[in-house]
Amino acid sequence: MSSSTTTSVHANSPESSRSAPGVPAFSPLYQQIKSLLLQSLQRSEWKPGELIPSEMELSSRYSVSQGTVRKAIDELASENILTRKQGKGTYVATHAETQVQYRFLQLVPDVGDRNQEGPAGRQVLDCKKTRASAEIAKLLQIATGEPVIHARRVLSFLNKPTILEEIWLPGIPFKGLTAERLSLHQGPLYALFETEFGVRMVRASEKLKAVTANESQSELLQIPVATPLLSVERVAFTYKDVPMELRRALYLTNTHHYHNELG
Amino acid sequence: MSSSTTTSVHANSPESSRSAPGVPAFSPLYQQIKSLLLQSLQRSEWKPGELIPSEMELSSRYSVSQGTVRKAIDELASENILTRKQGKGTYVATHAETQVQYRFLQLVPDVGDRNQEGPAGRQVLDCKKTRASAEIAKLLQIATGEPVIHARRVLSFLNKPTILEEIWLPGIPFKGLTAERLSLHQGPLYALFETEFGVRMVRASEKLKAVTANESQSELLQIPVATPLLSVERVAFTYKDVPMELRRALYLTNTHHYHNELG
DNA sequence: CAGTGGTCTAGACCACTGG
DNA sequence: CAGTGGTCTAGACCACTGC
Repeated sequence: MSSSTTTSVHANSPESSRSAPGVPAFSPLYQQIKSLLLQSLQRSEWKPGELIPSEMELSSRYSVSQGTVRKAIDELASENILTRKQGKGTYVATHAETQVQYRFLQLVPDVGDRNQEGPAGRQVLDCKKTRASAEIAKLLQIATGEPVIHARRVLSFLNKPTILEEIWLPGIPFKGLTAERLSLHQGPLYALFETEFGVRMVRASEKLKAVTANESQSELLQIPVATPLLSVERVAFTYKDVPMELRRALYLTNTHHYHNELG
Repeated sequence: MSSSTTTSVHANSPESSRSAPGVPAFSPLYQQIKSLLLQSLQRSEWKPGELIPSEMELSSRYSVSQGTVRKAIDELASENILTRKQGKGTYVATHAETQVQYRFLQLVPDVGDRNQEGPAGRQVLDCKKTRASAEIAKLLQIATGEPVIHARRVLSFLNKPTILEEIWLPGIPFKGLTAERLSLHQGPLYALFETEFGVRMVRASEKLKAVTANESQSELLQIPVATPLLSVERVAFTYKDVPMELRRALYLTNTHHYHNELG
């Protein structure tokens, strides 16, 4: 439409009513823009914590009005994928700088102000390269037998072991992750994933059950056998709903609880 | 500003920079409109399931542009307080008609398609008028000793007792709720609350822990003593964050799990 | 001061609903 | 067909940031 070097959008205009019935028809402009922005994020054109181009620049780049870009960014901001700062610009959201540690950890102390009890103590039990079982592969949407990294940790609050967790990561994007790097790292794992591997987790899906501790679990958490524990299976996703992590954790809930807000 | 009978808005214009520091300053127009809409909902001017006035009518009623009304409604729709239907209008959201039964119940079967196993079996154990203990009163934000209604139920899926729950409701808004009405009612309790008492729950806050069944609990759920159970304490709120219900439930999670999506 | 996002307006056209 | 919400535009002004 213009002489710019820009990807053309606007593929929607005439004879719109002849798409197959049941097909989502064509999406509104702002959805196409949103999709383009997600593509740029996916290919790390703008990295977590960085400033993306201004609304004006994007609107001219895509040859749409500022309002249309705005609506696309609005949605991404409401999904915590971008964050806007008046007077400065729009940033790619990040786990690294956020004061709210533990974006996905819903475990909070029964009493006491926040989830501030000093950063949790971490103890890495092991971290090995292995191959995905059928079950793990299905959850990570990879092929059975593909390389995966498997780690186990204990997290403590106030020096009390509270969380026992296993983590599975696809081997390719996380190549080079070792037990030492896990142990040396301070702060949320998701920050490490961003800075070291360029993988940003955007959302997660969890399944919770109540279970009781077996012998090895009770030893690691220093509790009696048969203590009730909250079992949490979490799959975390990057952009475009690509699964990138599986966690299976056991939470000790005698001094903490899992908090959830239902909208 | 005009000769209309409308509540005046627009109280923001001049000398805006002399509010006390820390005070939220004055809110944008669309927030004021949103607040006015919430007031109308709160005083049941439009009831659950009903159509609210069109955007054009609201914009002339409040003497703002359609776009401003639109932004206010957008937010209410994203909070599941209103639902828009193209070509028809904007409705007050309701638990009664929604095909998604159990707005706040996150318990789903481990296998099987949906939460469709026929509507759950309900058995009301008791339902009594009593007075709020200090603990209950605090959670419902009423005074200790105020009248409350206390009920206990068992819910079954596929004829298996699965949920044992206690419910506390403030006595005033729910005056007249009896065990019979509870027993006779089909479908989600929240639908009954809307149709019979004009109380619509908008959001809820939950605390989860893992526990084990004691003797009376194991009898009611027909399970062995010390079976692990998911303990869920839920406070549900109407418009404007007024708490209207407290539930304490025990979920049997051997064939079901608690599902949660983290944004 | 210029540049950013944030709000508000006015008007155009589209897509869907129902009579 | 008229009425509704859904999209898109263009332009104005405000509030905040940093130089």
